[in-house]
Amino acid sequence: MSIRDERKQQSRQALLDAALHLSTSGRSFSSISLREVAREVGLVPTAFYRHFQDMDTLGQELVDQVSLHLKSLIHQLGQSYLQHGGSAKTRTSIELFVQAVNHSPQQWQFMIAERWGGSETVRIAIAREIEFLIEDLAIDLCKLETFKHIKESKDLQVLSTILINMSFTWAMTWINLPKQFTIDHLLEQQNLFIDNAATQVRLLFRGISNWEPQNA
Amino acid sequence: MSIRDERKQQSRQALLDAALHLSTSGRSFSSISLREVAREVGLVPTAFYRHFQDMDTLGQELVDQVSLHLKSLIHQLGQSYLQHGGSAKTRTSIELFVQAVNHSPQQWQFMIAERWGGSETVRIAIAREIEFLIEDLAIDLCKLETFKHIKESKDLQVLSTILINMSFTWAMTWINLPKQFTIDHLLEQQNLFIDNAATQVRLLFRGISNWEPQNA
DNA sequence: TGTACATCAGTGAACGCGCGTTCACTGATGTAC
DNA sequence: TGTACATCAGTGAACGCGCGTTCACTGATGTAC
Repeated sequence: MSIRDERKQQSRQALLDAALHLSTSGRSFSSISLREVAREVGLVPTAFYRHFQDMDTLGQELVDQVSLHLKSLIHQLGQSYLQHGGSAKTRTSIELFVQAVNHSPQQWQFMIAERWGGSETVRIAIAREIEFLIEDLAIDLCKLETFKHIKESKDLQVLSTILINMSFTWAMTWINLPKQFTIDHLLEQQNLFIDNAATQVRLLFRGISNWEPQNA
Repeated sequence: MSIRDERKQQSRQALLDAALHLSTSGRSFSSISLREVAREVGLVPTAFYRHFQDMDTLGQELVDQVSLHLKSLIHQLGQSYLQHGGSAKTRTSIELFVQAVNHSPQQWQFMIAERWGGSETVRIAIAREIEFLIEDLAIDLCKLETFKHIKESKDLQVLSTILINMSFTWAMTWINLPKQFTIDHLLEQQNLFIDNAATQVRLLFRGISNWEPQNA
């Protein structure tokens, strides 16, 4: 790649990063402006048009990047669970999960907040990517010993849907804890939350281990 | 109440209704303007200030009204489940739920979309109200025969949390179905969705019926 | 390698527009006598 | 009941501001010879 192309890519990525940063600092994607994004990067507003047609186009690209990131993160989580032979303690799994959220909070926040956010283009793109996330997770779940007795792939799909949706709620709740509690109570509340999420998972998995396909 | 007070209340409510309507027509609360809300009602922008200090203040009031509405709706759902002696088919319960969503889609949409939306004031108000919703549902669940064996009120709280969060995801998915599919496939997709949600509930309740408190 | 021209990321001035907010006002409704 | 004054929801002009978008430009980088 030529020097010019390289620099262009840098600017483009800087715009995407700035948009992600601005959309997750207490505001929403649909309420940040083209000029703000350009300003954050140190570019003149008109330079924005050298990279994206408008904010919606940038939004679509941002959804792609964030989805790719989360997909790999979720897959990693599944892999490390698999390495424990699927026998890892539930609490440990949740702890691994919140570590993953801590590692890239902006990506989780963007995906979840903009899922029902103010930009239709972004909403549609995210809906699509969540479908893929659910399918991917279902494939990973297939390999776990715990779910060997579930033959109906439809049931695995349902489980995957629950897990993705729950994990989104957990991620947002986790990210918001520091904003809700002072440092004195934060650690305590974080522990309470992890216990809570672990109970949710146990409840779910107890239902699975007693699952009979096609049962009403 | 005097004629003047009555008319003032009407205008005030009209502003709240207009804000709810505008925030759920493909945009978000944080991206609608004071002038738009006034215009929708047929008032001059400056008249807005006779009723609310700013859009954030209106937002807080809107959260209160919407929460009250949803609280009563959820309670009604619990009551009608109770009338069936807690033995109603899962599918029927889900059908009752989507009817409740159809009855006031804007309220569900506002609560769920703005939960992680662009206005901090609204987010905080909603977080508070969701806490209450969860507590109220936990109290209702207490009365159900199915959960008599759960003694730890903490476990009931966890179940209530799952149900509220899941119901939010269901509501939004349900509301978005007509936007995703043409009329030809809508009924089919709606049926598929209800089956899916029913499976989720069965999975969960199977976990509960096998629940042992304090178990890890 | 050196030169002459082409490309194109970023610039800066300018535009019309909708925004939130101020202010002095109007006229219907409320109140005191 | 009638009158004189007070209240106050809604009006309309005006403001400064940030927005998205246009346009002609500049000058570093790329390319052809």
